[in-house]
This record gives sequence, C-alpha cells and structure tokens, in this order.
Amino acid sequence: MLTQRQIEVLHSIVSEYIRSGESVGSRTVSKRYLTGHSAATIRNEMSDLEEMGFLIQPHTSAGRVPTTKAYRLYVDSVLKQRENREKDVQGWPADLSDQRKGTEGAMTVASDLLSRLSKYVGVVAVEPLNKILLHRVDFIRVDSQHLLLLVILEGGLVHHKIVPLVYNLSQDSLEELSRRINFFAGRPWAEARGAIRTYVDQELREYAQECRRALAELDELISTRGTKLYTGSMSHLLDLPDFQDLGRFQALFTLLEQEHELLDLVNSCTACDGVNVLIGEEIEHQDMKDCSLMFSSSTHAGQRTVLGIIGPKRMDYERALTVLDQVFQSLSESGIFIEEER
Amino acid sequence: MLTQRQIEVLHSIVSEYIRSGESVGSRTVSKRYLTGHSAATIRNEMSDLEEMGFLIQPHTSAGRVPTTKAYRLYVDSVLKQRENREKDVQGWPADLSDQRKGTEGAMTVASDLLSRLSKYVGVVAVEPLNKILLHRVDFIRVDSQHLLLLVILEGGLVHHKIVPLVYNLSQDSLEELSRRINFFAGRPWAEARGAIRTYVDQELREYAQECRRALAELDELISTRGTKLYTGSMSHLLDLPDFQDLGRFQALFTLLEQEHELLDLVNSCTACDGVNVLIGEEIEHQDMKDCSLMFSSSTHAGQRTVLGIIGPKRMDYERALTVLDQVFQSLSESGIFIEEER
DNA sequence: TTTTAGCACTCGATAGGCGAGAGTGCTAAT
DNA sequence: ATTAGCACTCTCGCCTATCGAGTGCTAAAA
Repeated sequence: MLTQRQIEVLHSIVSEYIRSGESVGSRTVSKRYLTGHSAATIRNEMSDLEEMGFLIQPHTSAGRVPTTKAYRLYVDSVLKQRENREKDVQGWPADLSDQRKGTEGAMTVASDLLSRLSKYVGVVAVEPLNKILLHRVDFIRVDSQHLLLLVILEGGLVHHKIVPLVYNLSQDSLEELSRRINFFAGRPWAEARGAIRTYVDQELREYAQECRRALAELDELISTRGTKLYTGSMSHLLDLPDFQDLGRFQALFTLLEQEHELLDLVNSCTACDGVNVLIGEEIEHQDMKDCSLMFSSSTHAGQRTVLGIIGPKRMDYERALTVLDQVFQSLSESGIFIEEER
Repeated sequence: MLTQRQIEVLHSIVSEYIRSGESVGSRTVSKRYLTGHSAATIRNEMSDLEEMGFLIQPHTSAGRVPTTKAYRLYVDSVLKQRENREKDVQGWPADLSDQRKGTEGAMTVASDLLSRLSKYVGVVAVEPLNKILLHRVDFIRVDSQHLLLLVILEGGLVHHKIVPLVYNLSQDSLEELSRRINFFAGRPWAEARGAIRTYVDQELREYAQECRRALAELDELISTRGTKLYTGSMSHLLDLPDFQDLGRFQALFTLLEQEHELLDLVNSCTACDGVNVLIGEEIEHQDMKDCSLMFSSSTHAGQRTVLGIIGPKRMDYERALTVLDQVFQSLSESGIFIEEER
C-alpha cells in the first residue's frame, strides 16, 4: 500500500513529466511540488516507488520516468476528480449544429475538433448500421436499367446505392416490397431482414430472384458497411517532443492510416458507456505501447458512438478529458447523433 | 542552346540523383552513364551546366544536384517518350469495378491506389456537381417534420440531405415541384436552377416560401459542395530519404491535411486535359518548393476529374507516370466516373 | 526513527579535434 | 578538345574531454 506522501510524490512526478517530457529528478519535485521535504527525502521515496514498479530510470543517472502503473493511478485520480465537478465544463460552443453535410459531415467535424482542441488525434467511430432502427426504405426506379436503394434510419442517417436491374420488376412489386419492409419501421434491420426474405420467397415468387437480389444489395448496404471511422488531423503530433523520433511517429501514423487496424482497436474499446482510458501496454497493440487512448462511448437510439483521443502516453489527460466532454456535449446538443423525439 | 552531350550529362545526373538521392559527382557519371568520356570532361560540362543554371552544388566539394530547370528538361523528355509508347501500359488490373460503395468509394480506392503504387501521395479531385448533368430529383417526405432531398446525377452520383419542414407542403406540390425540376434532366443544374426559381415564385405562390427554402437547400447541396477531394495514404513518404527531416515532412503533411489549401493547389492544375507536371517552385506554394505534382485531368460528361501524385521533386517520374496512367485506365474501364451510355 | 546535508560516483549530452573520403578546379600533357 | 594528375576544400564519422544533472550512500541532525 502506498502512503499519502508516496502518492503525492508520484502525482508530482507524473504531472511534471507530462508537462516537460523530460525525466524528473528529486530536486525538481522537492523545489516545485513538495516544498516541505528535501530532495533527499524525495529521493528515498522515489527509490521505493521504483522498487514497487511505479517508476523507472532511463539510465543510471537520469531522473525517473513514470511507468504505465503510475499513469494508471494518475489517470484514475483525474477521472475521479472529474466526476465531482462533472458538469462544470462548458467552454467554446462548437457549432456542429451547422450541419450542412448531415451526419457524415458532423462526424468529420467532430473528429477534427477533437484533434485540433486536444492537439492529439481525434477519432470518431459509428457502429454498424444494422443495429440502428429502420425508419424507411424506398426503391426508386432511376431508369430502365437502374434501381436506387434508399435507406433512411432513425436519426436521419441516409444511405443509398444504385444497382443494376436485370429483370423487369414492376413498379407495383417494388412498392409492395418497400411497403412490406417499411412495416418494420422503428425496429432494427437485423429483425426485419429474416421476415422480409421469407415474404419474398413465398409470395413474390414471380420476381423472387430479382427481389432477392435487390434485398441482398440492401442487406449489404446496411450490414457490411461496418463501423464507420472518422480520423481527425494528425499533424499536431509532430509538434510533440515524443514524436520527434521518426520511427515512433511512423509506427503510429501508419497504424492510423490503416482503417481496419484502427477499427479493431476502437472495437475493443466499446466495453461500457462513459469515459475510459487505455495506457500504453494496456492497448493490445505493439505500435501503441507508447501511446494512450482516451475514449468516451455512448449509446443512443440503439447506435453506439465512440469518441476517442489518441496521444502519447504522456498526454495531458486533463485537457484531453475536457475536450472529450466538450465535443461530446456539442454533438449531443447539435442533435445530430441523437434524435430522441421523432 | 545545349549540346547533345550536355543533354546526356544532365539526363544522367537527374536519373542518378532520382535513384540515389545523393549529390552526383563527375566520376559517377563517367563510370556509370557516359563511359566514353572521362570524369574530367564531364566535370567541365558540369561546370558549364552549373553556370547555365541547371545544376547547383550544395557545398564546394560535394557533387551536383539538379535544379528545377534541369528537372523540367528531364520531365519533358519523359513525357515526350510516353507519347510514343503511349498505350503500351497495361499492368495490374486494379479492380475498381468492385464498386461496393459507388463513386465515393471508387475515388477513395483510386486515391489510395495512387499512393500505394507510386509510394508517394495520391489525390483525386472531383469537380463541383453543378456542372454535372442532372438526372433526376426527388423530394421524399420522411415524416411530418422532415423532407429528404434526393439528387441523382448523370453517372449515378447520388446526393441527399434531410431538411426540416416548417410549413406544410402538400405531397402534391412537392411532386409538382420535382416534376418541374426533372423536366431539366440531362442538362446542368446551373441551367435548371434559374428557370425553376422563376416557376416557384410565379406559380407556387401559396407555398413559395417553403418551396424556395427547399430549393435553396437543394441548391446548396449541389453547388457549394465544391470540389470533392480524396487523399490517399501518406505514410510512404516517411520511407523516403527526402522526408527524413521532420520539418520538411511536417510542412507537406500539414498542407495535405488542410483541404482548402490543397484544393487551391489542385484547382490551379485544371489547365488542360492530359498529364502535366509542376516541379518545385513552379507550384505556387512555399511549402511545396521541394515537391513535385504530377496530375492528369480529364473531362467526361461535363465533369472534370483530376488524378494527382504528390511526391518529392526527386520523384521517380517514370514510375509515377505509369501509375497515373494505370489508375486512370482502371477508373475509366470500371465505368465509374464515366458512364457514357445511359 | 525519520529527515536532511554532504559527497563521491555514474552516465548521457555536448563540443572540439582529427583523419578519411569524395569531389572539385586548375594545369599541363596528350 | 580531351584527359591525367594534383592540390585544395568541405563534410562526415569517430574519438576524447568536459560538463552537469542526478543518484546512492553515509553520517549528522531532529
């Protein structure tokens, strides 16, 4: 168990390290943080803390650097403090409501906002559509050869796709088909799918093949689209001392450019609602061992949305937290990703 | 005027510099390229070429490095050679036709393909929609409060937007409105706009305000969307010796992340159809003075599309050219951005 | 017993010095 | 006109000395 003073020392070291990025010596702590104690005292505590695995020395005569274990303690205390002030946060009114481009645009703006405000990298992930509630489906005849599938989901998400028509489906059968599908409005697509397929097979025998094709396309449009990912700007990272080393930067950069890798990462984050932080090795990815991932996931109208900030392990967790709360709030208030009444 | 031998020397130096990335000495040229002449001869030629502004020495006793002027000459000759073999190119069959995600997806894939194959950065720019031909417009009542605007353009591009409805437009007036608009199918939106606005003002007086609003939304949807830009992956750049220096990389990186900056750049490229190359200072942008921009712009069905590759001045122009041709061809063959018959 | 002052020691970072190597320009010979 | 030879220049890598921050330990003070 840690004594009160040990906790204070640890907290000082983490703070100072986050601030400066350089290993922290006993003198610094004694002078700037715990002025009541001499450097020697701090030194002894630091030695103990190192033995307990909270600190390491990069080399014999440098200061100490916090380990993941230390960050963990620090972050937990930051998160705890947040719960107390909680709703104090309300700074800049990010105008996401200026939704010229709908959901897609808002998410792009949000991820970029996360990046710009935090100075790290913002990501926004929106879950697969198949869990979202269906609002309405339309089949629109574009011309004799093409059909436009139009899917409107709860919350105003719209998706579409043009598909070729091989057989000639009558406008009537199309309307009948969409009427059937729309019967499932307000329920998740996953539910509607089975029922509709049965209907097509049994009653629309005549055009069954073509209908089934249209349905398959629709299914693919909704289901396989997978989690949609938005990544904010990354150039701020280059200003950080942590990424002056090209190799380290490249590792993260390459990772962030490969959507599917990043997706796996984000998917592993959807543990529970609220704000969570993964630090260094806690993230199951080699190239992220020097990074931290703070994310806030929330579920509304059956759709899970994850806002995240990726930065160095040495990130300013307090600021990141504020930014995350802020953007989350903006997003909620703008009524874009949550449309309760409808 | 340059003698034949001077041209050969210059060509050798540029080739070698592109290959190695290090300043080229007279010995190297003499040994590996113009074996018929001694280093001293080359040296004299190089001295002359430097006086003429084709070469510079980084410092007194290093080899020489080509200037923009030299690259210009080199690139022009590469482009000239291409015209001769022209249609020889046909390598990997990039399967863009697997267009699960429509135009948008294809462009994303194309830009990424450009990046991956060239090892530089690929960009694809698609012109504003307002010049594209209108195929059909629909207004769809989503619920009592929302209207879905649906615009289908020639070539299968679909755009949509949900807008709130303040007044109550009858289904009839909406249908009438869309019928009127669809009268302009096959002509550019810019043309249709004026006529329709007149119609609304004069004949739909009753709901004029609401209609005008819907129209304005539609107008915005089509017109102000501006050039749509797709940027491929950039991580390859970090493998190049040219970008080992963080500062240089950051400059380019930041630029590429700022869409509007990049847009200005690309817009200045739409000079004429075909392949063009801008080298270093030829690009009107401070941060691009060490980069080159190769782009191929083409117009089909009234819409201009620009494929571009951004790399170091020292880029492998021949490979870049091949890649560009290749992707361009794939895009054409996949019938995505060109749909002639319809 | 805990804290503190003092001191010797360690080790990385920085700066200066040195030699090697690559490339040039010039001159003289071919 | 071309080429061989040579002195000169400049960068780069390597080595060494020095500096300074920080530690661990010991002994004295609280």
